[in-house]
Amino acid sequence: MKRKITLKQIARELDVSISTVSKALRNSSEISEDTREKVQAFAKLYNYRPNNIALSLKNRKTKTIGIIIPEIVHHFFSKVISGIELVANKKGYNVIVGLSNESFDKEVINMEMLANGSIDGFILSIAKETLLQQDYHHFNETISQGMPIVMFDRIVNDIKCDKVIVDDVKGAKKAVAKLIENGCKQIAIITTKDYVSVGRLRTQGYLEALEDHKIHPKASLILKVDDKLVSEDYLDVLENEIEQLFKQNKKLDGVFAVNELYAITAMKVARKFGKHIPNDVQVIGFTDGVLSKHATPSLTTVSQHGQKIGEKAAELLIHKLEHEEEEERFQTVIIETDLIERDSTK
Amino acid sequence: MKRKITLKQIARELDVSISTVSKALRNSSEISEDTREKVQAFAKLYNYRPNNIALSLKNRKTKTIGIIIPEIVHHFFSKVISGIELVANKKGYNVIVGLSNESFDKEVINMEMLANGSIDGFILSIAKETLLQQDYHHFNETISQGMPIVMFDRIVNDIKCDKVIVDDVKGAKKAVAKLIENGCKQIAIITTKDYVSVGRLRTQGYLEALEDHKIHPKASLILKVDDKLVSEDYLDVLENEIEQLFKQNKKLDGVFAVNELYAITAMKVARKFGKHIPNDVQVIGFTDGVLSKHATPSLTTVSQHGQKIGEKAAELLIHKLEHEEEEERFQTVIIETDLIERDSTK
DNA sequence: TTGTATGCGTTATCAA
DNA sequence: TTGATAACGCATACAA
Repeated sequence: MKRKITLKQIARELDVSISTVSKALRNSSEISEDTREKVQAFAKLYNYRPNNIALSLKNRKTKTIGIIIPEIVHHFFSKVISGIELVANKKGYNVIVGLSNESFDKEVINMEMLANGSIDGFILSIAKETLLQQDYHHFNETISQGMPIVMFDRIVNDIKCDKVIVDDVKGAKKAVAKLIENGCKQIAIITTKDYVSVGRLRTQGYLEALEDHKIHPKASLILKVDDKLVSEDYLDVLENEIEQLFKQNKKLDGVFAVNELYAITAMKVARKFGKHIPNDVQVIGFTDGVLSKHATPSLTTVSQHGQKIGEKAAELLIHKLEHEEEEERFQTVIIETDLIERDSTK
Repeated sequence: MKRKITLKQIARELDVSISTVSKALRNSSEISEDTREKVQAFAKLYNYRPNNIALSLKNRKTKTIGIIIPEIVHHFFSKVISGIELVANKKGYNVIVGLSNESFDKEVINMEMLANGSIDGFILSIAKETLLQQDYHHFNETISQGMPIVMFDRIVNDIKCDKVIVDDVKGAKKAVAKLIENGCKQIAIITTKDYVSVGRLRTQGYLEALEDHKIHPKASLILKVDDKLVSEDYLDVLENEIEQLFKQNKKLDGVFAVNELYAITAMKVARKFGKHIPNDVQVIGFTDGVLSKHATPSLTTVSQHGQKIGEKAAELLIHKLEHEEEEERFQTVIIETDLIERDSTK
């Protein structure tokens, strides 16, 4: 078991100085062709590669990006990572992943671990607990220490960083408009509590669409699910709440759900009540996950383009990292959504 | 924008030496209580944290684990990562992710990037292309340079490393036995080409189960899908092949699929042929993804416990990293599967 | 053309 | 009780 070879060892073997080896390997014209070839041959033979850690220390750059997300077992987030990884790798960056599990403490700890030199910048989506507590000191501290952040999807406005979001309002509006055009009269929304920004915005889009079509919103049609805690019986609770929704609104004929799971569950409940989809009830979800594609009937959804969000976030971050000289200006990039029509709508 | 503070700066500010600061912060009894307090107070005020990179260089340990997987947008793999991250974090390790996208070249490049000092060891699942080419030099080189590897799921036997696998044969056997016990007479298997080890093993389990029950295997019931290339029309091709399967076997009444997608698609095709599930055709899949849980009817599957696989892999790797003195012995841990019965079987 | 010295941030050893 | 020095692996300004 031979350890990785270093400049020092090569220098000793060839009886030259370390700097000669270093220069020879970087093809410096300072070094004679003779020694250059000798050194390079030797290095190749022993498969020399410069040590990343040493380079990081020297350059004060790690060429790695830290990602903090609430969970990874989630189609949207893994898509985003995939997008980040794609452009990061293309530009010679690595990607290090930390999971907050929706917990404030884990988010803070993870960020602190990575911020101590391990990475050059963050791409992150905020944990629900953090949004609830509204404690954002860790973001501000990281930024004030000169480490840029790019937030995506679950963001907070008054933090000085680039942001990549989906046009939640517009996407929701398009979806609900579609339902209205398709003839739905009683359209429910299944959304999250308001502290989750995306839930709040999508609800706003829902309301705007109704208003545009002169439909008066009905409180009983708005279901705000509390998914703070993802517990064992979470699914049952969800199903139960949706059942109440259907019971309270006998003439319900359209459902807009702010995520895939809510949408799937709504379809399930509708079937339970003997409703046919899409003839009796039409359903539209948000997110382009696997569930939607392979559900029966397949689900019409507002596609978020997670991959593209990741790519854009990585581009923004890397640009910041490599153009520190530019004056500080932060942008919020909006990734357009698409309505993907499938079989849960007419 | 203040940079992160270093020992040197603290030393200068307090007019002491760097080593005094270092010792004071680590509560060394060499240092007088007076200076200790002074230094610690100052450090706290400026939120001093030792630089990870410098520590890594000094200790020749990065305390980070490299993960290389074929893709991340995949329930199984993200579960595994989640498991790895869980135990890694608990033991003070970080996790850095590289995606091979099933490509040999990307696998090699990614490993080389990380192996140059960025990480202490690998946890990986082999890309399909690598399995096809049977070129494993990069694994052997990494290992011979003293960097341990733990492989999971898609492994190769004759590499000197720990492995974590699922009892594919047994899991498949259990599933097929279940179908037989439930009265199926004509049981098909939808599997991958043999170069994918898990496909081969699950096929073996299928055959063994048949043999156990004195059923003669029929070639026309064995469909080996070639999923080397995940192209745009991949789904159509898959559906088409499965349709052929049903056409060639009119009395088909049981399907065992080696993954979730195959299983879902089989159900879809069965419905297309007017078959009721589970009355006419019973289906069992492999993998405990979201699709299975939320499909209609929900799918009976062999659960792989991806999270547990990740946890075990991380434990094995970290043990190797922290007990280098132990004699080299490699183990292959088998994680038991469970048959989760849902509505696609009687 | 080659080598020496310095620094990146830290810790450990040894000297004062 | 404190501080100077070396080392981790590399790159580079400067000296020879």
